[in-house]
Amino acid sequence: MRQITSRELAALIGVSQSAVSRAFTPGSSISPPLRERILKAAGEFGYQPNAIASMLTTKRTNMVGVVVSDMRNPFYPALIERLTQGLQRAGLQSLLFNITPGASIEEQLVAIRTYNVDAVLVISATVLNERTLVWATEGRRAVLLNRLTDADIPTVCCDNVAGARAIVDHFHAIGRRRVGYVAGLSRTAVAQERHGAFAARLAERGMQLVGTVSHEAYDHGSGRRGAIELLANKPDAIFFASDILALGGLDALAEAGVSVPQDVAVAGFDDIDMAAWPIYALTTYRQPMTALVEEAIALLTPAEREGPVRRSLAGELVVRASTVGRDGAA
Amino acid sequence: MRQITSRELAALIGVSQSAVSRAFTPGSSISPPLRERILKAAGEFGYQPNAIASMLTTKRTNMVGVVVSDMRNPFYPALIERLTQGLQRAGLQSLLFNITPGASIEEQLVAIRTYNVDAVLVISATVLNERTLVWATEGRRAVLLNRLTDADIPTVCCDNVAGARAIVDHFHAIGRRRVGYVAGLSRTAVAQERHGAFAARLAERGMQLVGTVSHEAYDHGSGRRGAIELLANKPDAIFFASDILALGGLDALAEAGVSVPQDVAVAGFDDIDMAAWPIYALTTYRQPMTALVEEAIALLTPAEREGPVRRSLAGELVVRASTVGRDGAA
DNA sequence: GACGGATTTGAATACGAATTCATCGATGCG
DNA sequence: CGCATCGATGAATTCGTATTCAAATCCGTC
Repeated sequence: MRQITSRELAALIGVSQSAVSRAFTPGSSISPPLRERILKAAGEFGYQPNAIASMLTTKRTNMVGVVVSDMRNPFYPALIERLTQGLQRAGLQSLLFNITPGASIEEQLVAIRTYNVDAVLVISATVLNERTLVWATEGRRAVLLNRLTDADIPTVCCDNVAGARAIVDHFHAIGRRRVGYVAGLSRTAVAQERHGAFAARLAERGMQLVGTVSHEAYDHGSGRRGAIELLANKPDAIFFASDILALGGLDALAEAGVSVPQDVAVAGFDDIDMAAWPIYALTTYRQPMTALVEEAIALLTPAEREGPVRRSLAGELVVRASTVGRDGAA
Repeated sequence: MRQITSRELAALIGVSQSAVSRAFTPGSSISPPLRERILKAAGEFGYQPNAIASMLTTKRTNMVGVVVSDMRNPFYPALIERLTQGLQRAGLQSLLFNITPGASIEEQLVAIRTYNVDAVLVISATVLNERTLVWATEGRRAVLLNRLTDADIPTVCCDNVAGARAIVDHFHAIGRRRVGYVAGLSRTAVAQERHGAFAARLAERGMQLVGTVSHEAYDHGSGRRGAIELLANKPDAIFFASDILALGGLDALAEAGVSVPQDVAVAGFDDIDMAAWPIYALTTYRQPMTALVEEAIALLTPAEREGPVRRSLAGELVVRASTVGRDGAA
């Protein structure tokens, strides 16, 4: 059952095709009664404007390319969920690009260009290098979420510096002095920023960075192995670059018979759902996900871009039992 | 920098617009040398066919609507990841629809119709009732993944019956006789199938269903509360309708000082990443996610639909420490 | 060397809605 | 009451590519 076209509907009720089009175009020059009549007829005959045809003339697709790459880290689904819902609310569709490291990235992203998406939203922290990033976003509105860049693309990011500091200060407050760091992908800008701020703050506080390890991935296994390796350096606290790493770390420590937080305090970054589960009760720096997403969407829409935009949103330290035992003692 | 059009490219190298179009259309009538020349010129001048325009004439968008609703349950991201990657490999784009229970579902899905997606893939177990389902998929190819229906829409599903039975048989094998069940959303067909098969098999085996509880959600908290409530019935094994529930259950049991598996054996369904984490080591029925996705995509493409299609794929019991202690004892 | 068939190419048109431009009518003002 | 304006409407054109149809070219064969 083919959809009926604006011309057919027009013929059916004896008006011009232009009138039908105008009836569906807010702010167009059409009298209320006529619009009324057309909308009513549209309802009856099941007419709905064909978005494809309208894209061709207006050059607007109302589609946003959402570039993602690590859906196994629960942080991303949480972000993507808010994002697609926010876009939907703004009347935008999400064309999802899930980047696989294997194949040619550009090949996976051609559709961003051929489909003429209005804007591109890049969440993927990894995989995309600067060159690809510029190529993919070239000529269209783009925003990077939780990812930094040297290129002239607006970014929205949690305040990694504040986060790292908050963790250090918290460790300090509970009397820890020998701190280890477990990184994810060390080459991403976000990771470097987080790590840099962390190390700097430790120095300011006169605390010791007893070791840094990375298995170049944000996943449970990497956190696990990282924690085990760090144990050799006798830390009394470990900061994991992301919650998913920290969860792996907690598991490793439990297996190793190290008691948390008595022997080693543990903190993560993100505040994914699981961090709040009682068994983990992970102290972490909560990313303001809703705000991040709102900000990103806002940056997509109007484009009040005055020079390089970099929005850095503050998060919030969430203290749980992984640093402060349930009895309140450290 | 506007993209150049096929007509412009044609003019630049002195061929017809048709020729350019044919150069990019596999199997069209064009001589290899001419195609060669055009593709080369396209490379030089940066021409790429405008997918939107081509949609208008061919009536094919190469877009698949992916309807999702519960991204917080890690099972779905795992599925979605495979799905979008599989679609990409097939040259299809994923238009993501993330259904929020609050707002009007149809309003959230209009784009499925106006954007003329070639096909619809529904993963969302919840939210969509039969009527909406039919409305949304009407007139286009559709497949339900991990979701059943009365309507005439092909479905691909893990073999819930085999799964439930495998769990029961396993409980039986390790000597458990008093079994509890924690359901997620009890009104979904998948849940009912799983529960039904479970109860039936228990009866066959002469085991007792000591209790069934549900908090009408697939999440950690519901599993947690469910487990606690079930404890009153003194089960020696609990089957959770999904892994995420089981994880909550394990946490609850740990808190309650119940030892797993000695006092209570625990099994889930899905085999999400976290089930394999040592701290949980959850026995579960693994859904064949890759196969499910491949099958679903296969059903989208050719349409060899002979009557109602219902593909039920076998999974695999994965036995871990939540039912069989690390020492091998039950 | 001419002819038939197959292959290659170009011109013209279609796809469905948005928009420009012209027309028409009504309204306001002098 | 006439003219200028503005609002509402329709006809025609446009967007960029695929495709149909016809023209042109090529090939081998007799």
